Amino acid sequence: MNNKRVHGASIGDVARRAGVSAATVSRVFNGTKYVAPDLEERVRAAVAELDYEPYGPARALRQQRVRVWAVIIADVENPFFTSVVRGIEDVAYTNGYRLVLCNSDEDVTKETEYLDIALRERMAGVVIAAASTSESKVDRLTESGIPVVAIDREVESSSVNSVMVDNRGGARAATAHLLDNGWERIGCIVGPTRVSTSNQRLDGYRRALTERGHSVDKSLVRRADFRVEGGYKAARSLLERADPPDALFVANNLMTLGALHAVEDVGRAVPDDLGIVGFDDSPAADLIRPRLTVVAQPTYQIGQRAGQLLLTGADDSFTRHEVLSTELIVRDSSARETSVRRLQPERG
Amino acid sequence: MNNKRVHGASIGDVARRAGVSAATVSRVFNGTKYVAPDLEERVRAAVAELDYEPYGPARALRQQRVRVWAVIIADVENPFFTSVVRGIEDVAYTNGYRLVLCNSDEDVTKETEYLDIALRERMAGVVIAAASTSESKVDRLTESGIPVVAIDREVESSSVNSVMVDNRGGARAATAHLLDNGWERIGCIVGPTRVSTSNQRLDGYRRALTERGHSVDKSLVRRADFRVEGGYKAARSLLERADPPDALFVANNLMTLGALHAVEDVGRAVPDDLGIVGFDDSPAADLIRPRLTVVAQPTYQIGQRAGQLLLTGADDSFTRHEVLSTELIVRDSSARETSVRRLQPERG
DNA sequence: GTGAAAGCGCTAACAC
DNA sequence: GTGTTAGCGCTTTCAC
Repeated sequence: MNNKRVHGASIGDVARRAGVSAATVSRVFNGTKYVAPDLEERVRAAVAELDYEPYGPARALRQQRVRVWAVIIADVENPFFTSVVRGIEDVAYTNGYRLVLCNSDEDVTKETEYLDIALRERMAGVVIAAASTSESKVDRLTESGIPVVAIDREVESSSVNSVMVDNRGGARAATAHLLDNGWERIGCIVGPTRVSTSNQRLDGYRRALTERGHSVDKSLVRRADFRVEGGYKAARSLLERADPPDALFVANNLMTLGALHAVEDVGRAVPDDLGIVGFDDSPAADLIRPRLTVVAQPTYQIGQRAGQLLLTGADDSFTRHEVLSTELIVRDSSARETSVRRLQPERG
Repeated sequence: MNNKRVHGASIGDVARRAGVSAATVSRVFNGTKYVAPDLEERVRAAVAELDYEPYGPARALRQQRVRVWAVIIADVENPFFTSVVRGIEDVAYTNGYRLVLCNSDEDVTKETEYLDIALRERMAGVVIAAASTSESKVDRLTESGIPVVAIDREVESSSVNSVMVDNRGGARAATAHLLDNGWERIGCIVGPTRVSTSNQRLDGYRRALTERGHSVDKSLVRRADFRVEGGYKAARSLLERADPPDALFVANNLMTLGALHAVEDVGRAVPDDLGIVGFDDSPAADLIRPRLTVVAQPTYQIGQRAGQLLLTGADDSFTRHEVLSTELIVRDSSARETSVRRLQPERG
């Protein structure tokens, strides 16, 4: 029954069939040395007949290199990360690298496994959005000569390049914007302590408050998990207080969706009696009603710069840290005194 | 300046340091045979000191197998696919396989490259959401003994297992639902012909119309590209007709977002004078106003079943095709005569 | 210009 | 129980 070949033909099979040596087949494949046209022709024919495909591991073993980058992200289901991946991918692709995408699922253990794999396979480079600033162990990679670029989230390591955004500034602008619009008790939902973006965004929120003479009420801050469900619970717990906030700054896209669900379930109306600003834009942000005011990040460029740093970082001895800026996109969810808008279509 | 090791220690280095043979080190690592406790201890110590990590390609070459599955999807930025990936991932992970995720970007050439890589690396299995029914070449893999599971989109091959959903039925239900709600001229936006889901969903749409005695007006059907921008353009071109449709069935999530933008730009109001049903649910679907009526797919289960088929498919000689059912989730975007609802919150 | 041979790092078969 | 040896499939000297 089982008459399938378990493996394809080897270079030896091709050589035999073409009546040449394995070395010649190799040279034809890699274009590494001149091969007489007639031999080349015979080799190509044999390759076609046998449906030969060079065996990756054997090549890698011999050449001690593999043109693959690992991209380890904290959540494949978060469009922010997948959009960043597109940026990396384009750089990789045009430079002859292939990408493997690994999902750590915000889990340091899983992340460590993927880092180990990158090490075992001696991959050409790693881009990581770390699950934890202090626990993500990337030094083993850089010590083995594998360049690493951290994106979005910082890691404690002196040897990795990084591409971050100005989280503090973005959060500060978001919060200041809410204050400017007349909101006064602003709640804040951020991510876990172990991730740098959480702390920086929280810091930006605090800064905006103190800069404008507001005190920071710790009880208005919630730590969640950067996921929809976490945002929902955190928002509910804030809004069900006896003394709930009148606005929310939510520090990532998925939690913002959760928070909006909570707002609805709790019976508050945005922005009539609750202002909201989120972090990260999304294609749905201006389809949601009211349209979401957000701090947008240059996702594609983050990925692109990361890819470029991986390319140059390999032969560059000092580390680079890039910080891209964010942009506050003001839509409707943060506007005070706005009631039912656009009952009448504005254009046609 | 360059005092980094380029590569880590080899098994020989560890053996030497521990005063044992390479075979013993290998046995300690793989738990394949009993090793005396004192030797094992020395080996572990040496491994720790040298920070040894076994070299993947060498292992793979020797063992002729790699515990990695490739997942090739058409669009990493589409939450439908990433959600499916989570399902695959969980099965893979609990069975000791690792996943590499490849983005074909709806491009057959790119997809072929990834298929070639899977073949070259002799990966343990491949899950593919194919960029094209007829052009996606998966037979080379199955002929080499690599099990392949097609998800979401069919491929022309007798040797691959598959997990699909009932696209025809879902589209039919969606369209019938619009008709039942009193909409009469229903436009349809589907994907490219080369993808099976496009054609099946279009077919379901047609069936619902003819079943209820409506004729199928070809000019109300648009082919787009399964992306936001494509949905936008297609919807605009439909809505800007002299004789525009009064409802839309949009055959995927991203195109639905685009269509909603178009509806807005064109000045139509949903559902007051336009009904919409989309395909694929999303966390934002009931935050969008009006809430989106959608045909939901069991994304996680699609992935899970695909993973399971990959596990069993390896030693199973006949092919299986599974079809999971969809569910019409009726929200507000399809309801006729519904005007501004829930001005008053329903719960508190 | 081409072939023969060595060897990348690992594991499995075989000795002892 | 442990070491020695061979060899996975490929590329790259080194001869000729």
